[in-house]
Amino acid sequence: MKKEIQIKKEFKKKQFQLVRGMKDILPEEQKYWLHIEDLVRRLADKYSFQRIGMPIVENTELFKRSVGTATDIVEKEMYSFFDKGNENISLRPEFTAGIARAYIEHGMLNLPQPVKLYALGPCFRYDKPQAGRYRQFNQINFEIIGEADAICDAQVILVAYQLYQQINLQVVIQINSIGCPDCRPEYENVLKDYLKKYRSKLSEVSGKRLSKNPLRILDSKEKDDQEIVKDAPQQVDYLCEGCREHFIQVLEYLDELEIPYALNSKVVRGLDYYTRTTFEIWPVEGEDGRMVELGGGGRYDGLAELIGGRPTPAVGFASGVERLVSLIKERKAPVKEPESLDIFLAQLGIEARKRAITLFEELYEADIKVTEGLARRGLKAQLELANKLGVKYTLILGQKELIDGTIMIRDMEGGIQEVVDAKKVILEVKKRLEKARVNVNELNKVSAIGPT
RNA sequence: GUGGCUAUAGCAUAACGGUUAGUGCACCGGGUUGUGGUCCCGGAAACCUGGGUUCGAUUCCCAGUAGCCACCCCA
Repeated sequence: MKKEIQIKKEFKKKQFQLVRGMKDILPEEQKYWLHIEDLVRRLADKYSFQRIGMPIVENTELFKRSVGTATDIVEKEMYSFFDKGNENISLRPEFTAGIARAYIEHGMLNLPQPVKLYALGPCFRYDKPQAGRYRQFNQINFEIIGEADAICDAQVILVAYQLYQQINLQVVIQINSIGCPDCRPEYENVLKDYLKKYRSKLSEVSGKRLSKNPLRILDSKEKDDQEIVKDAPQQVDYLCEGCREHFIQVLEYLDELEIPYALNSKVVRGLDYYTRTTFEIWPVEGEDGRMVELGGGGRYDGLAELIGGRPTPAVGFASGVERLVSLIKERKAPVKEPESLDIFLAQLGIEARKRAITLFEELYEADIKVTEGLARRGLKAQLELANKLGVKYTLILGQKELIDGTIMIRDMEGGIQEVVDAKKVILEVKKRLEKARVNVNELNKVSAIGPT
């Protein structure tokens, strides 16, 4: 006995499992994804964003220059490699750089401005996985390129807000302005001076950031750092005239739209290309409390130039699809269910099966929501399946029916069966479905009027 | 990248230093020839991988791997 097991083990082929940080999206989960994709498409239509698809790989240098070499994303999270032509390429860690590249490369500055684009698809970051954080994850991106006006910032935020609203997620926009290259250095100096006083108390990471990227200290989650940061000077008090005016306008538009927001001086974003408006989207606390932000974005007026284009103002936001899906599930927000089936086509015997494969086509062409049990033998097995699928009627086509030129219609609810002329089967089916539909409507009417 | 917790069939789980490794859901088959939902019977299916301790390890120890949680970061 033991020996047998031993042998079995030896011959057992290696089983493969998901590569770390990767995730299968199984059929039962697809409805959430479709739901979100639907919403995105509808919002894009409403606000005239056009879809753009970019390759998953780009030149590594593109991300280095746009996202920034001092960021975690570029420093340690990029899937970079040399291809066979010795080209240094990377799986995209985010969308914005690629969209900006496409905008420049295809001369979209010749289109009426601003150009409004959206994208949806996988991105890759070599991070340590945990719930809501994968190495391959999907992002939704909306970008408005070629216009500096604050109304664009507001519209991007509006789109984000509506996306969450429509999946019944209460969110608050955490918003800030991090100024522009004209006014940020002054603030950085003020901030540095302030932080230097507490240098010994700052965490190790923050200490390092003090000279390189002091803004990032603001969103540190270390307790001690937070304590220090609480009373730090705020960027908004040091904005230049242009940036201040711009920020005020953004907020005014948000007020006009009645979008709830919270001024949050700690929202500085982790990517180098941001200027002026930055924002993050947080779910309004549930019992869970975990799982940080759902999405974020901001203005990136300097990006196009950084990657070799003409100066081009732009603003956009990105949202994580996995995080949306898991929140929808957790909060049991309603999603569109897959279309239900009306008819199951069952067959018995070789001849009947032959007829059934063409009959299926005919039913489908007649706009009947039909499914089949062609791969199953026994009628019992087929009815079992029909029952699980929850169809209203099962059509039974056996040897007998074939000879008689008839077909049997079984009402799955009551179990009543009727034999009808095979030539009229489509008509008969439609008649019954129509009747059932009317009955359902009647019922709805009654319950709508009736006391509740 | 750092720290903590976990690891039994497709899923959810039980037990155990020596067992035919149990149960529920799901799956497949049967309860006479061609009838589902309930019921009954049967079947297939698991101790994450590699070392060590031991007469013996799924069980104890170590390492690896993966997942989860916190930090970091971010979507």
